Amino acid sequence: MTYSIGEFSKIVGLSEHTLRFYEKEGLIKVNRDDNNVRIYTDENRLWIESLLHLKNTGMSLKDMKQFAMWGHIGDETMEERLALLKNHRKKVVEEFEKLRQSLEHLDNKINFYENELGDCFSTN
Amino acid sequence: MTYSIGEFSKIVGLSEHTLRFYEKEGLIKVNRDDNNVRIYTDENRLWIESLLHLKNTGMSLKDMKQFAMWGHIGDETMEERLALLKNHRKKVVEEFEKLRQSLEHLDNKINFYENELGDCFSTN
DNA sequence: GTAATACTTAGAGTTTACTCTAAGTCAAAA
DNA sequence: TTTTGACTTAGAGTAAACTCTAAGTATTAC
Repeated sequence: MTYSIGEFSKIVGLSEHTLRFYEKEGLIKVNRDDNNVRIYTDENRLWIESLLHLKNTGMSLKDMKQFAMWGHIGDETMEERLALLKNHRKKVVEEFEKLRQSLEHLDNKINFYENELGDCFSTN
Repeated sequence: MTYSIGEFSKIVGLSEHTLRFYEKEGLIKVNRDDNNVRIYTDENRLWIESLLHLKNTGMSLKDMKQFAMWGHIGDETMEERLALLKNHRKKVVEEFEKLRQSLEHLDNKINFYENELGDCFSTN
């Protein structure tokens, strides 16, 4: 399957602007047809979804760019990419733990408020 | 215990600029001495730490401001504050789950790279 | 044959949350 | 007495990651 930028935009949930921006920034490589029109493939979809996972974990565009560059070069950059991922993982684990703690704090706060307000309201 | 802005800045890990900015935005109320100098208390510290937890969970300044305003008004705004917290909690739980999934994805990626690179390198 | 969709470059605008500068005043500590 | 640390207003600057506009061209679908 291949997709136009309009179709692809809906599939991956990124605007056409953003897709062109990501391409310009070197985050994706996209094939073109005879008329220079972008042809997105399922491979592109997997790649973008992978990037979005990295983005979800708070990776900066700068790092994603570096990762993509290395990916485009080929197998000889695997160690670099692995090092980048491992290094990033450390930060994500910390962030995850911090979020867990803050969520706990939030739950405590909510419990406190519910107790203060008494049992005159049903809680959900 | 009370603290000057300089001391307090170090304790809570926010710059003096940011502390003044937060005060101007209505996120904190700070007492002053006879010379108009800010006097931070342990109560201020607890409040800031609480705000930082909310910030950690991705709450916007706008929402923190609203929360703080209601807090300054008093007990009659408890329901509003509880509603805000509960509503925010929903988003945080979603975000947390997304982060968990993306971390899992990252781990899979790392495993993949480690397998590809073979067992010639010790992994940690 | 016209509307929809795509393409280009180049640069401007947006949002959030700070972060800093300037320019001047004031009070306490060494 | 001079350095240090505090204060004020008002506004400018920064960074990231988009997001959009303009202005013009080209191709495809109905």
